[in-house]
Amino acid sequence: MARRGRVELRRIEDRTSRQVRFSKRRSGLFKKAFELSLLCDAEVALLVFSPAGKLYEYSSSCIEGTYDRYQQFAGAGRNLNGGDASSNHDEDPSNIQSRLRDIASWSLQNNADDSDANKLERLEKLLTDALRNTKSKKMLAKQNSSARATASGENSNGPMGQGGGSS
Amino acid sequence: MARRGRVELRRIEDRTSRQVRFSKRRSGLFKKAFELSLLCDAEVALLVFSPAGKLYEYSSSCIEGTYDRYQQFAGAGRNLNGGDASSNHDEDPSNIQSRLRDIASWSLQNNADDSDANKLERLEKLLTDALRNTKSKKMLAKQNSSARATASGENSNGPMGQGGGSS
DNA sequence: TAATCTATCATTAGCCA
DNA sequence: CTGGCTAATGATAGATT
Repeated sequence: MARRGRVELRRIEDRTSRQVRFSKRRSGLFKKAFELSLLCDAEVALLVFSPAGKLYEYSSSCIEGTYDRYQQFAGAGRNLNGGDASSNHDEDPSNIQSRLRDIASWSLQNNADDSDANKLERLEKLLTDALRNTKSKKMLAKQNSSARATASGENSNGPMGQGGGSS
Repeated sequence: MARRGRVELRRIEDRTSRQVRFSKRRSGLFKKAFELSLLCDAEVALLVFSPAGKLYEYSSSCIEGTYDRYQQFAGAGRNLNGGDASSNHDEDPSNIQSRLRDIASWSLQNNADDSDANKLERLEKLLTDALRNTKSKKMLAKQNSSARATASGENSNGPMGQGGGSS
């Protein structure tokens, strides 16, 4: 029924097994990559070619953009400025960002196109909530823009430890 | 002790916790990437930027080489656009999963709570589209369940958005 | 800050529908 | 091939040092 022992770290010889394992582990890897980017606010780009030559990709932002950033790093030395674009938000439960995270979380755990009515009902509620918040926010934004057009003042980045690595 | 419950899928607010989790999960992710390439004979390239801007990379062969291969693949069927991670690759426009990816992509590139009316308008449209598709799908699901109450086509563990290949 | 420990949760190997 | 299932390994959150 289950595994008999630990997994041997060597290439799987059987073609069918290898294909099945690839499919399963690939899913797991992409999920982990997504979670890392979401939980830790990291920028992640992942490219995988199956032995058959099929492409699978994931990026928390944009493959090309992340690769460009990589090239700058790899070529040059270090940035003194670790550009953290986002830092502290408040955890406002009526926050749109929270609603969007709920949606992302739902889609991470469900395949919308293969779900039953109950699950879709849940998704519908998430979307409705997010839509309500968005409309509300949009109206506020319109009001504010006519009142005044300033903002920002975000200071978010402190010194960080160094020492890094790659594999 | 240990974990009290399941892991919440949202950004970790506490700075220190986020940093620690990043470090641990990054290790896990790189290990998984390595195992996938070794066990399944796949070509894997992984780039991660920490929120502080530090670069971590892994590649089973060579980042540049894999990226070149990716460009040939991706470039073959599309022109470059202002890139979201999951935009094209022949997708069914009426597919909910696609709509959710659009939303996820939007939220990765915009801070909803700090957006202007125009951007929020765009988000509103994405949410409206997703909601319409969801309602539609939900109705279909209800019809199907009454038509055939057989095979537990239940799927609570679907994959998340990941770029598909092109076979 | 980083390395360990441990109770729990998460992933998945091997089978089968 | 996609999914479900189950036992057993694997990953890790939180506490500790």
